[in-house]
Amino acid sequence: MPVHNAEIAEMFDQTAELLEIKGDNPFRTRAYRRAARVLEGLPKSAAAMLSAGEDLAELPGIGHDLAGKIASIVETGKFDVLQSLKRELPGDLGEIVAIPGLGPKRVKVLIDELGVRSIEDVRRAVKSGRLNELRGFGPKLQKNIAAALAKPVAVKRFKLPFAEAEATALIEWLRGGLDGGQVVVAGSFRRRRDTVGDLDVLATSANAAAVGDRLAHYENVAQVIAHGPTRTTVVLRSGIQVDLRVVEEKSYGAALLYFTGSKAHNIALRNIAVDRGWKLNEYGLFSKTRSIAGAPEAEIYKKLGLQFVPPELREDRGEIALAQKNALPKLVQLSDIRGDLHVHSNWSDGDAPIAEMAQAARARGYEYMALTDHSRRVTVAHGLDRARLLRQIREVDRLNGKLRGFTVLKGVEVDILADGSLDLPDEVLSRLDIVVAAVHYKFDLPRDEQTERIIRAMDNPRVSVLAHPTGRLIEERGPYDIDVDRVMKAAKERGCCLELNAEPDRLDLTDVAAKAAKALGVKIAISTDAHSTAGLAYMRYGVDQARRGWLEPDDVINTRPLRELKKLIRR
DNA sequence: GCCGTTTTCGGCCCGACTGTTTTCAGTCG
Repeated sequence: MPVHNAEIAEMFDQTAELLEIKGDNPFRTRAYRRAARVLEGLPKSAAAMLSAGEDLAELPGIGHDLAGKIASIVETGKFDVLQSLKRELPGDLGEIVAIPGLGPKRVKVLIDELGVRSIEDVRRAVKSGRLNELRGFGPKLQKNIAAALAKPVAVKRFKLPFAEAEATALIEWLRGGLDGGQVVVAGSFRRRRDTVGDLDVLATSANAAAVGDRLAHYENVAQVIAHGPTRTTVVLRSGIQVDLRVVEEKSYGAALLYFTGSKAHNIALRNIAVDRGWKLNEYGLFSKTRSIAGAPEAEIYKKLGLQFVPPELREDRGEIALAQKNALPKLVQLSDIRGDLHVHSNWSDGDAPIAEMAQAARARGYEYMALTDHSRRVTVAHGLDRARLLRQIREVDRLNGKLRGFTVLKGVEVDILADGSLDLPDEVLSRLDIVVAAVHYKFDLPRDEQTERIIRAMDNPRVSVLAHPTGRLIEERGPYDIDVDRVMKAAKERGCCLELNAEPDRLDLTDVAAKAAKALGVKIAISTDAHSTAGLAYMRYGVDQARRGWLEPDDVINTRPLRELKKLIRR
């Protein structure tokens, strides 16, 4: 059973946490955390890199020591450093440090003075009043801890449409209290991550306190966490946290840069500034106390000798080195998209007739749309059998006869059966313009079986695109257990494309996987999987994710005019 | 633990807010 990068990253994060509690060298703990982030952003599994003879120490943030530790984890599945730390500091310490206000230092005090090992121990300590004996645990902190214990906040991330709705209403409210000035959402929202943990809002005003006050008085605020002169943190009724930062106009670019992150990207930029004898913070780029740049974000990159880095790339995954060489990818944009290659109609589980979907796609400025209703096995979606699909083909032919300057591609989302065969006979599939294949049942097959099932489906040369390749549903269902490396290599060998499903509950492939696909030369279809005319609008989420995966127009098949597209989807 | 035209040791991003304490540590982003 190969060890996933995410598992190694988790081991390193836990190690960092325990080292922090021990009071170890903070730069050592940071090294573990940085390595964890690097592993998460790696396009290939460390295990595969090692077996290919690659030297992990060449990765940024990973030296010979950690490279050796990763190799040992890959080999044994265990991390001896973490195991001995756990013996030294037993219990569920991770849960305890997750309580707001309890960091490593205070947890150490709880362990040493009261022998606390679990959240239950903390609860008992609060009730018994034993915290009063401890230095640094005043009445307010105790009250906050008690409140957090009473209402444990589930660690949750929010999907983009929800975050957008919350952000739009909030920004409107904040703008209502400003005469001019900027109000923008930065953070992972601006970087267009598939989910956001909170909303980082940046405003410019000469009267920072007034903006903070206005946030605190927003009707949807459930709780004010912190409220200082330039920074205010609240939790909205919906559970999402909002961090507001207010700066003067002259610092807007620097503050936007700082508040957009990612943290790793910021640290890398600040290090470049330090190398030049400067200082970069949220107020500007400074030489001693003299400001060199600050208002437009782009100017800061320029002064640091860097090409402007689009927010989607700011993850410290190699973008800075490329920006230094003026060699960043020219990322795909929504306006590059010429059609949608995964669309349902009311013939299966969609809401609208084919003609309406086509009309809506055309209204988006597209040249084509692939109609890909479900196949018969997907009974809950009224999947099409041979006879109905043949009827649908005739209907699409009739419709295309009436349309001018727009083409409905005849297609299907054919179900991949448990043994990797397809749910419709080749004789029918061969009459279509495009075949999109997908798994909808049997998510729990063992890894090898699941991987081979999918590869076998791609063995069929009629299959043009593998839809939602990992099957994940964000915050609901993890990916099915497949060897993504193998699936991608198989797709490359067979000339099959992979889908980046733009539906914001899916966003499947992930950013990291899309980047890996590009590295292998696998072409991507960004498709909405729309089940209604409104669903076609999800395309922008798919493009955002593709940009995070470093994709350029050439990597994406549905940026091509119809004639060129057709060459790519028939094998 | 990483890293290097300030190199193999001695640095390591930078600042806001809270609570407790009396000048600042801890936490958080």
